[in-house]
Amino acid sequence: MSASETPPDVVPNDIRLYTLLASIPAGKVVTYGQAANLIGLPRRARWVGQMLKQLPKDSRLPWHRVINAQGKISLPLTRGQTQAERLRAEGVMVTQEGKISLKQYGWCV
DNA sequence: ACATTGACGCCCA
DNA sequence: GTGGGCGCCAATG
Repeated sequence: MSASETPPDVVPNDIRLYTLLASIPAGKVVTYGQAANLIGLPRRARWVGQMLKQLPKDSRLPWHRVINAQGKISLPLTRGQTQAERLRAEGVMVTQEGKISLKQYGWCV
C-alpha cells in the first residue's frame, strides 16, 4: 500500500451527509433513501433520519429539504409544520397533508 | 448479548 | 390513493 493511495473512508459518513445536505439547492428536495445513495450508503435511509434528528436545533444545514419516498414530510406536526414553512419560503408547494411533488421539486443529479 | 425503536422503503392487496 | 406487512440498519435500553 503506497501512502499516496486514498483509503475509501478518509471522510467520515456523517461529514459526507452534511456536505450533501449543503449541496442541495434551495427549492429542491431529496428523499432519505436518495440522500443515503448519493453518499454511497445504500439501504441507510433510516440512518439518515437519525442523523438529521440529532442535528442541533440551531443548525444552519437545510435538513428541511429531506422528505420520505412517498413525497411527504416525515415529522410530527409541530416540527413538521416548521419544515413545511421553510420549504414554502423557498417556493416549494406543500399541501396541508405535507405532500410534495417529487416530480416537480425532486433534485435530479 | 438480546429486544426495541425509529425524521425509511418496497411490495402487495 | 391507502394501509398493512416485512426488510433494513444504527442507536438505545
